[in-house]
Amino acid sequence: MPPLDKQSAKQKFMEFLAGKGLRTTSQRQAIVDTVFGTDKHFTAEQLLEWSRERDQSVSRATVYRTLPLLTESGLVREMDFGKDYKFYDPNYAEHPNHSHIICQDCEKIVEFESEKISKLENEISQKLGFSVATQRLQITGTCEELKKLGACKNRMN
Amino acid sequence: MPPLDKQSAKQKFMEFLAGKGLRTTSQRQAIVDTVFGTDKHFTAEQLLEWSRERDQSVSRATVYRTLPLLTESGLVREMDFGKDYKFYDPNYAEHPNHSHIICQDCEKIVEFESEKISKLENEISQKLGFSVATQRLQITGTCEELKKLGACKNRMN
DNA sequence: ATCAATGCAAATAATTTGCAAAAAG
DNA sequence: CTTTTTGCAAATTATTTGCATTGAT
Repeated sequence: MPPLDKQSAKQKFMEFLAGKGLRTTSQRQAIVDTVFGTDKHFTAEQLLEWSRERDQSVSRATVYRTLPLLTESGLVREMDFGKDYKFYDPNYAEHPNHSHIICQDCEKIVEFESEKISKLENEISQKLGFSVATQRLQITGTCEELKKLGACKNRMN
Repeated sequence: MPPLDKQSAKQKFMEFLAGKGLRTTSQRQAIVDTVFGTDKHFTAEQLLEWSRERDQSVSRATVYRTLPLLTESGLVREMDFGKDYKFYDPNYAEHPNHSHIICQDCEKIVEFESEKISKLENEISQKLGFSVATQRLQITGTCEELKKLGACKNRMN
């Protein structure tokens, strides 16, 4: 799948639904508009809250039922950061191979892409008898800034 | 922390407990012996089962209470593969920077280490203003063997 | 003795599901 | 009309926790 802008991502998802004989409902529209209207990672609960700002009638159940469709379509990615709830990342359509650095101090998540790392992943996997389907790289790090200044400008609380 | 064999890992953990004023109980011994007596990844439930083979009196609660101590000590690592339960990896003391390839066909997990990838991770993180604390790289892949033979020799069911 | 650790059973909390009513095609 | 989708509330399930008792030091 070639990189896709947000607008096309939404359209792709609608086609994905149609292809499976699934229907376009106002609730799904609100959810999908929310997902592809942000660059931020979100939880199911946040998605519910934001979607309700667009359409009061969106329920938690519908959010939880739509999320698997979004990940199945390959346009959104589920991420586990070891918390007791999952995060979702709407940027995979635009940047299919990005990785994450999570700041231990402020919990900010920075995305990056590295051609070189992808290449190495492919080489190593091949050597081990696999071809890469997906990759997830999560780095947790400490802010250099925090060490110097005693505080991280991104800290949220 | 320099790479550590399993025997030393157990000892290190005991020292970790002592250092925190925590006690050596028969249940903890059974759990720790189990953890450092295997190379396999395991779930909390499996750890309970295996530990009970050594000491009937081990309870689920004690397993769940010991697991955070093990991860906090840095000798065991918690892993999220997107299932609804967590896996634990007892090989971090011996191989502190290893990554995982998960076979989509048989769910087998292969470990590998790459100096080159570690180096790149450090470079990129530095450029972004972080120093690496931990890294987790998970690749999911398809077995070349499966594609050729129609079956993966590692498939379990 | 003292204080940490245990097992048990109840609590928690994210996610899932059954069902009757509502909406899409 | 027919079939999917919805909201609601109840169910599920891994993990956590309160408490009285037991065990380590």
